[in-house]
Amino acid sequence: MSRSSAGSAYAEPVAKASVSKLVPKVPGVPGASRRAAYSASTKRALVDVAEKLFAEKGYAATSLDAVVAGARVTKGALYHHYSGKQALFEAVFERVEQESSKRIQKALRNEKDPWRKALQGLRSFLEVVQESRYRRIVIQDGPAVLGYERFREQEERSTYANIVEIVRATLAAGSWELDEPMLQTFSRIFFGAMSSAGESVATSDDPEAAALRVEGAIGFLLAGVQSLVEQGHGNPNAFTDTGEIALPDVEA
Amino acid sequence: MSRSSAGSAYAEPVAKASVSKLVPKVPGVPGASRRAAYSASTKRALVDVAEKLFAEKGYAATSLDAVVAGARVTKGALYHHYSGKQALFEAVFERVEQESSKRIQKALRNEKDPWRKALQGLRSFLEVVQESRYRRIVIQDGPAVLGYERFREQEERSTYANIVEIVRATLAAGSWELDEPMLQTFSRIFFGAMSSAGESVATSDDPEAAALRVEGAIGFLLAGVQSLVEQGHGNPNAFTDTGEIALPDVEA
DNA sequence: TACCTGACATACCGCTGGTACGTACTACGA
DNA sequence: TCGTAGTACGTACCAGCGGTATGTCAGGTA
Repeated sequence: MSRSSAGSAYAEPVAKASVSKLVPKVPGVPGASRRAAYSASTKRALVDVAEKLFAEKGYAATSLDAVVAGARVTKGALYHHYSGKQALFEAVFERVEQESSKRIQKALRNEKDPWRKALQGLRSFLEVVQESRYRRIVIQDGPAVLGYERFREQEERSTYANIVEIVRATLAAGSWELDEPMLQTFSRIFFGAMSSAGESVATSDDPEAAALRVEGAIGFLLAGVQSLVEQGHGNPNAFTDTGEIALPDVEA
Repeated sequence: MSRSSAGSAYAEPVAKASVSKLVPKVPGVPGASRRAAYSASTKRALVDVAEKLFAEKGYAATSLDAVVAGARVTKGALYHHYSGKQALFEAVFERVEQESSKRIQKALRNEKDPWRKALQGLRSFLEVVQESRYRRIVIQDGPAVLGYERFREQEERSTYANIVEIVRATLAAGSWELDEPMLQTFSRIFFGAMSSAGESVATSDDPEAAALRVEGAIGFLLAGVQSLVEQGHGNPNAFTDTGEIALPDVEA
């Protein structure tokens, strides 16, 4: 079907809506030219289908033939818009990341108190990470496909950025003296903790109970930090300056 | 070369040592039969070469042809011992994990005090994760190739098991009442934190300074926990029972 | 010695990502 | 309105990959 010169060389924007002359309602720049609209529509279709297949079967098990078939185009179209399979994955990755990041930011917007903000951020992240789409594309396949370098670069500009902001606000509330590298270190640690915790929540038999446990555990850690701040041990750098961690009087 | 019936059908154990009748000194079961020794030697050669290539070029970019060529065998031999590329990777993964786990255990053996044990475990892990071999095979490609389920299963029996043991000992020293799920949650969180931190250490411009910062940050968290324990807030479960985290009087 | 089984080697297949090239449609200038 | 250039694809094809079927010979066994 659709062989030879039977149909148009271009993929119809949404469905094969006859020969309609109207400019397709493609999200990207409504008033743009027809070609730009067609092009954007094709790209969107490719990313849509690719995201679905990548999320369901993973990167390696998803063939480009399946993607272009699902998008009702051919490989020529794909390679016109993207340099290859990896670039297509990166586009999908970026979109998933941005959507998740926006969800978290939205949940954060209402909270003012930094501690409550941190807690709300944690909850939002735990929700996001429970989507199999996010886990598969971002957490599981992301590092392997993009390589850790590019993976990091992408994360810096989305989800991780939220964590940094929260950590910064939280620690600023404690009126600490934290240099930038130490802030980054704390953010990395919390990000890793939350990613791992989120995974355990998502794969748990009882995700809700698991989420509560995670909240309790991280909340406990935060409370411990808070406690230290109140006691005046408000400078984590002091623990590194000596090259040896001086845990406050233990096993007395 | 080595075409037709020029050489033996079996791969020589170490080098092509003529037609020597002596049983090769292969580590696996010295007194076993010749065939078992040859077989073990072949498997070892395959895993050795595969580990090297997987570590250098990654899983996807490593072809089985390159592996069998490096091991001086053919694909027939590979598929006789392993069911496929993934199974070979799993064998490599398992060996790398076990070696790293033993290194950590060895470093832990001397320490008695649980807090110092935790710190020593952290340092050992930070050392391990600085090897590109471990990062590439276990952290980067592991989840994507094995899938998160099998990845978890493998980790449970090696590195992660060390973390659980340390957390258990540490929390027991604080004389808390922790149920098993909460212990697992804490372990997961620390494992995630340390993995992420280890990655940031490994990719840092100044790994030593980064390692010190990580030690300081995690040490700070541990000190916070310790502080809470001393104050009597020794039950993290209390933070979850209400379904709401009750952070100790903040923003007074 | 005869036979059997394990441990490979060889040849081959289907699929996949990627490329080269042809072609239809659109925007634009005269 | 009519070329015309360039974009946005479609078509045909290829090399390399993981995987399989089958042949073959050394080693163990009786």
